[in-house]
Order: sequence, then structure tokens, then C-alpha cells
Amino acid sequence: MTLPSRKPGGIPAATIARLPVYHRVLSTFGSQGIVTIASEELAAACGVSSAKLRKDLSHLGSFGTRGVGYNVSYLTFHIARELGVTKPRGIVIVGMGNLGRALASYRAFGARGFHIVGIFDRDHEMVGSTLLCGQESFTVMPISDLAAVVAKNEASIGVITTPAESAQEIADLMIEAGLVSILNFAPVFLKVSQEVEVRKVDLAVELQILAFHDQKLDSEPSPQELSQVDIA
Amino acid sequence: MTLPSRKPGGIPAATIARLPVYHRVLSTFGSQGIVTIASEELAAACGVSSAKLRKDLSHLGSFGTRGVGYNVSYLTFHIARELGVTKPRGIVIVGMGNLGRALASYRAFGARGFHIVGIFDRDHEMVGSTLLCGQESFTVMPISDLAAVVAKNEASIGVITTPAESAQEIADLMIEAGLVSILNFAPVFLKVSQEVEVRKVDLAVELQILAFHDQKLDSEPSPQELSQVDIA
DNA sequence: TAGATTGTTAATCGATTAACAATC
DNA sequence: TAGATTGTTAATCGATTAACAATC
Repeated sequence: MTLPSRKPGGIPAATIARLPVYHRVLSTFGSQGIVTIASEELAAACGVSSAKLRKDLSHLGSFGTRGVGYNVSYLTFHIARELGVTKPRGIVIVGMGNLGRALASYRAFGARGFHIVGIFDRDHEMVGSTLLCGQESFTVMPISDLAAVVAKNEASIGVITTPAESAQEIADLMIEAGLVSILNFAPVFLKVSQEVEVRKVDLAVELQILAFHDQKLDSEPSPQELSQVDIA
Repeated sequence: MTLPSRKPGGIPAATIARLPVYHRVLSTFGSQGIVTIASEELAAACGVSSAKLRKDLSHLGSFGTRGVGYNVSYLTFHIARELGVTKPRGIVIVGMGNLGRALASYRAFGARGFHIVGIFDRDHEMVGSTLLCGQESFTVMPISDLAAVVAKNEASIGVITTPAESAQEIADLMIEAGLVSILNFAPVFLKVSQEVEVRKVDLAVELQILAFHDQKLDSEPSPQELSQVDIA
């Protein structure tokens, strides 16, 4: 009881959020034929400090070699393993407005081990129309088909691109259908049970945070010396 | 010198990131005719604790009334003022792939005090084509026009929706054109000078974080009791 | 006055950082 | 061995939380 035992799944949330970035950059290095990389160089490519990178990786295990660095493919594999991206995940998208259609057509979505298994809309006029998504094409389905499609394809993740008013209702239906991970683009806070993980992406919020930055600069004394010197 | 003087622009970054959410929710309440609101209720609608909300607001000043709550329009105004969203901001979008076209057409972008002043693409075949964006329509311009358009319209924010390979180059051009706020959807870390604020939105990263959550549940003991009980 | 709710305090928690011993 | 780089430690920093005095 007094032992300071290491918690089993105790990887900090901040670390988890950075692992996909490390994974992607490592993949790129790997495809360039780079075999070994030092934390300093990898960290620079990821936009973090080397101390932070090493600290993050230390939570997964000890995969580097002192004096040498990390084996790129070995580290890539272990991060992928930790993230669970070894197994492909099915996703459904609800809300076929501009954003929903773009995400359905977005190559980057499918490029990293995710595949769309269904697209949905509440609008009866939209249902039945076909969307070309790269090589595949999808037919917009009615929301009433959601549960069946999720079950049949063992979908993992629900993406909500509806207007704010419908988002909660759709989230409830997704959870009822068995989804426990939701990516929400609607500008509302979704009330869900504890087991469900919701990540919210609010594009207008991102712009407003940048507007705050703009404003601060407007009232600054010398807006003269802006040049490509330091690295943020 | 020994006085613990309050720093002038010392609002924590975590608070800034939440202010747009408070602002939006308050706007909604305002348009519903609600005059006064308590921190408990506002916090619930925003998905934060009331303690956090009050702490955040305390950094802006003292705009509530003890025993009563906050006046909705008064608070909305002061948050807008702090965020700098009172003045409309011009934005440019570079990269007219699926995502870029969607953002250009996305109503929510224009709805909160932002207006698009130009859309650009490197591809000569794309340049000159017209995009219907709600009521307005835009013609895709060549990158060589970027600086002129930014200057003429006093644009504030650059949005990068190019492939990863071109993103750094476009960022450099944006900064050269005078932009100091960039919203980057390309999956690369942009190297920029200190004065420039870059926010990165990586849709694949968001999905991968959710995949991590899925995986944890897969290996859980009882995937039985998932119901709409608690609030995350 | 009694009830309600803010604004602030102090404690806790988690994340970041710098430095360095371990070790290839 | 000498040089390089990891993994870990301990200090610092910032953010969250709970509690409550202030005050409407």
C-alpha cells in the first residue's frame, strides 16, 4: 500500500495529445530513409522542446539508446501501439452541410487509418444524394439508419457537423447506437455520460483567439521589427 | 518595486481560450431575452465549473453583482471588448482543396465578425474559378496577388489549407505580406518569428486522440453501464 | 434581515523546464 | 576512453478547485 506503484494507464493527457504529432513526424522521417534520430532534432520538427519530448516518451517506456538517439521505425511502432492506431477505425459523419461534405471528401481523414462507413443528414432532400470522396462514393443516409450502420461496420467515432441546435440530439443518437467517441464541430457543449469522450473543434473560436492576438499587437508600441528570427 | 502590481495584459492563456465560448453562449442567452444569469447556470452551458468561470471573469474585471449574477449584455460587451471582436477582421484563405473550399463556403466563419477578403491557390488551373460562398462569390486568385490583397483590405488573419509541403512557404509569404496571425490546417509545425501567432488545427490528430480513448475502452472490464447519467 | 451569489483566497494538482547522472 | 544523448530528478510554473468572506 505504501509503494509508489506506477499507475497502469497513467499517461498524462497532455502527452497523449502530442503523441499523434510525434507519430506523424516520425513516419515522415521513416519514409525518407532516416534510421536514427536524436530527441533534439525530432523535437524541433514537432515544435516542442527536447526535454518535453523525452519526458513524454519516457511515459511509454525506454525506447531510445543513450549516446545514439531513437530508432525511427522502432519508436514509430511503439507510439502507434500506444495510440491504438494499428487497428483501423470506422467513422460516421452526421450533417452534410459545407463542412460535413468537406470532411467526407477530405483525403487526410482516410489517410491515417480511418475510413468513413456512412454519411448522414436529417434533411430528406439531401438523403439519397451521392458524394464523390476521392476513389469511393457515398450516398447520404437518413439518421434512422445510423444505429444499423454503426453496428454493422463496428464504427468507432462519430463526427458531428450539424447546426448547433441539432448537435445534442445527434450525440444522444450516436451514443445510443454504441459510439463512445465523438468529434464535435457544432458550437455547443454536449452533455454526455462519463464513458463518452467528446472532442470539440470550434473554428470560430480559433479565429477569435487569433483576433485577440491581433488586437494586442495593434496597441503595441513598435510594430516595426517583425522578421524571421526566433522560433516560437 | 516591491509592490505586487498587477501585470497590464496578464490574462492567462487558458482563460483567453475559453472567452470565445463564454461570449457565444452569452450571445445566445441574450438573444433569448435573458437579462441576468448566475455563474452556475452559465458555466453549465459552457461546459466548465462555476469556480473556473468566475475565476476567468475575475481577470477581466468585476462585472457581476453579488447575490444576483451577471447582466448578460453587459458581460457580453466586456468579453467582446477584451477579445477584440468589436472590430471586424479580414481573413485570407490559401489552398483551395476540399477543406479550403469548405471553409470559404462555411457560414459560421463569416457569422462572428470575420469576413473573407480573398481566396488563393497555387494551381494555375484553379486560379480564376469562382466559388459561391453563401451570398457572396469569390474568384480564386494566384498567390502572387496575396500581398496586395492583404494590404488593400487590411486583412488580419491567414488561413492555410494547403498540403503539408507548401505550408511553410505560404506562411512565409503571409508574414511577408504583413499578417501576424495564422490558422494552420496543414499537418506541419510552422517556423515563424516570435511576433507571429500560429494556431494549428489538425483534424487527423483529433481523430487519433479519440482512437486512443476507444482502445482504452476495448480493454476495459465492463463495457456495460454506459448511460446518460453524469456530465463530463 | 435572510438568502443568494460574486470575487478572492489558499491549497492542490498537473505540466513544463533545466540540469545531470546513467550509459551507449 | 571521450563524446553524445537518453531517461530521470527536482524545481518551477501555471491552471484548477473548493471554500468562504464580502456584499448585493
